[in-house]
Amino acid sequence: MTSTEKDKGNRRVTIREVAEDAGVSVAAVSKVLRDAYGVSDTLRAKVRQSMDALGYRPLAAARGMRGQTYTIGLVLPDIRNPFFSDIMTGVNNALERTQYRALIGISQSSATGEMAIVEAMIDRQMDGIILIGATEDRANLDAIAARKPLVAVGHHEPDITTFDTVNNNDQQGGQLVVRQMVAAGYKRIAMIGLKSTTSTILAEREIGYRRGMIEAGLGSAINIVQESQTLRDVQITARRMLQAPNRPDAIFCWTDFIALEVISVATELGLRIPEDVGIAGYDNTVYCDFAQNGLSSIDQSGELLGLQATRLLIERIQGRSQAEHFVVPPRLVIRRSTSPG
Amino acid sequence: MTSTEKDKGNRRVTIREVAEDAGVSVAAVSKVLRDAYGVSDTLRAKVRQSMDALGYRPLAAARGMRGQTYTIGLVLPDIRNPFFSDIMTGVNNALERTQYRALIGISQSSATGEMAIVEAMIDRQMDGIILIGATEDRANLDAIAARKPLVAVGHHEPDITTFDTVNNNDQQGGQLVVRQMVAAGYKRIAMIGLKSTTSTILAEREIGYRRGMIEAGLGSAINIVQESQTLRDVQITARRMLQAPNRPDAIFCWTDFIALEVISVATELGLRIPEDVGIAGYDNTVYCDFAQNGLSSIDQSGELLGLQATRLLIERIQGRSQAEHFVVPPRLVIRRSTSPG
DNA sequence: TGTTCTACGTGTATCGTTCTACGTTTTCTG
DNA sequence: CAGAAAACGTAGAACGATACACGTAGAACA
Repeated sequence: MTSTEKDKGNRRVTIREVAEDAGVSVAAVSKVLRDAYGVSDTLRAKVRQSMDALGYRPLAAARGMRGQTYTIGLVLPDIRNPFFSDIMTGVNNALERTQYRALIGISQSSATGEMAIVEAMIDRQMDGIILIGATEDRANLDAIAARKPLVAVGHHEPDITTFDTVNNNDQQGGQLVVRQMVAAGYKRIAMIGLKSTTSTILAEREIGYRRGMIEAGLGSAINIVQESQTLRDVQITARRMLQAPNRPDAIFCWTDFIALEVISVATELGLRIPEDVGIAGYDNTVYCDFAQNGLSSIDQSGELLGLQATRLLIERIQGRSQAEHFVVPPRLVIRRSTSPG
Repeated sequence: MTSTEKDKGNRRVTIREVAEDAGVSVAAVSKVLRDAYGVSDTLRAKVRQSMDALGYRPLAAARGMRGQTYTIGLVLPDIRNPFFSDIMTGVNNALERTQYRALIGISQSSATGEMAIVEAMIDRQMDGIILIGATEDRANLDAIAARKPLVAVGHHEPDITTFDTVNNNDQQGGQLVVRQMVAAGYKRIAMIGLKSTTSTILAEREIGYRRGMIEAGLGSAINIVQESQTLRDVQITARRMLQAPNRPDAIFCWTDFIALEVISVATELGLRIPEDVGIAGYDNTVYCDFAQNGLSSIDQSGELLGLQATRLLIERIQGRSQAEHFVVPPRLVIRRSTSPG
């Protein structure tokens, strides 16, 4: 019994043992593992059989020393938003029949946190990185892309050449919301954004909002309020907006989470939701159905975004170096919160 | 220019270069890295300085070959439940000033998915694993624990000796809910659980519910309905329950998510929420405040659970082999959904 | 003064893969 | 059927860190 504390039970089967069992060289086994060039069907079969028999699993740490780890890193700002869950589903679906695994890191919505988790992923030799809702600026993103294949989801930078992007058309999304609100009879339509951020998707949604307003001849009513994302601040802002003398009769919130909060405040102030004030969000998360009577929102097909991002990333890992930029059209889901009368 | 496609720019600084720069041996640098025994303060300072100057970062894959990777794996059933976000916050806080990083894998709420992600984490030489809401049975958990330090959050198995557990007292939680409902005047109190699951936390909550009912002399009204977790099924079940001739006047849902769904169905059926039917959930997620007038729920201090789980895991990684079982008391947060009159 | 410790460093084998270089065999081509 | 090219397989050197065994200097003790 030579096993120490750290040995924790039975040793791993190594590639060497597989090779021995199959009666071939170690390199041959490695080739089978990587579907590399230069293995006959019979050899492959022999090796596969030995691997199964011995219960062999390649050790990613060792693979990482020379080649790939077959691991991709997904960086999320936080985990609270169920929209990310949809993306994750898409990612996992795309990875289904491959050797790759996705592991998630949380950046806590801060640029330093984001950089820290990305560095950690690079230290761990991940093969590529999918960054969701990046708060980094262009220079940092370029620096990352110079070291690892990178795909950014929810970050508009259509002329970038060093990494891929996957987005819904946020501008169009913002516009769709305003159009529907206008059609429903709302006039003093405001928007709640995010304070001090470099988020390009928010910027796009704001442009969409402005366009929608101008197009409807409501240019003079444009009213964008920027607030931090903490519950408390949103509450205060919402209250101030809704108690103002000439309060908005509709509010477009840049994210469902904010919208739910605003609904909550409005109700508390005795305002009826579609009649006194219309509210719309973005992301069409599951909670839209749970808001009293339903929250109108923009669906950006998170699952598709995740799927596509993963495909692009794997292409990049396998050698593509030209940038691709994928955009899906947004879809407005109208519920009671913007349907008075 | 020898850099190939895969080289992706500048090469990494290695421990060898640091050693050279500091004028010490490679082994000495390694010791500094690991806070190992046998380095003087002066040597340590010299090495640290070189590391900073060169921007050295240890490569986890290489470390993993012989020692630790300083990575812990967090397995979540899904990402949709914001309760997990609280746990995550606790984990990250606990890791703040350490070399360790947490990476998350999603099991998609299935036992096979769970096993797959755990295996993947072991392949990647993670130092330990935190399993949240484990669906594995005891034998599988033991098998994992035999290979890696393991902490299970949300899994009751108080007499297990091979791994640690961290929980809130789910039994007490269930009981608290029933007591408050009884005090509020409800009598036909039902519970919605989960179909075909091995979840021990659900089992505990059910026991708590039963105890609460019996204690209030409502033993004959005990009514536990089990349903799968998909939106559709919950809707159907809720509708059937609420349209039954002798429908419950209160429903304890084993999770907030289900509760929100039930509220939605009840409202649709024209039932007023605290008056006609009282509803309570579990986890006290942020969305409790967003439900119309608020959803009563049990707070199990997710952040504390995450923090404690992480501490226990690191202790285990560093050598502890005796099991510890940590339990926090649950706290009932009463909102409108169970406060008629 | 010798012996035994302890603190501090060093050299180097080693972890499990991948990858390069190089033979050998088989298949293709005119 | 010769010669070239493709296919297959092998040996062995990396990859970057850790951990073990060991050497040395000085302190402590009798």
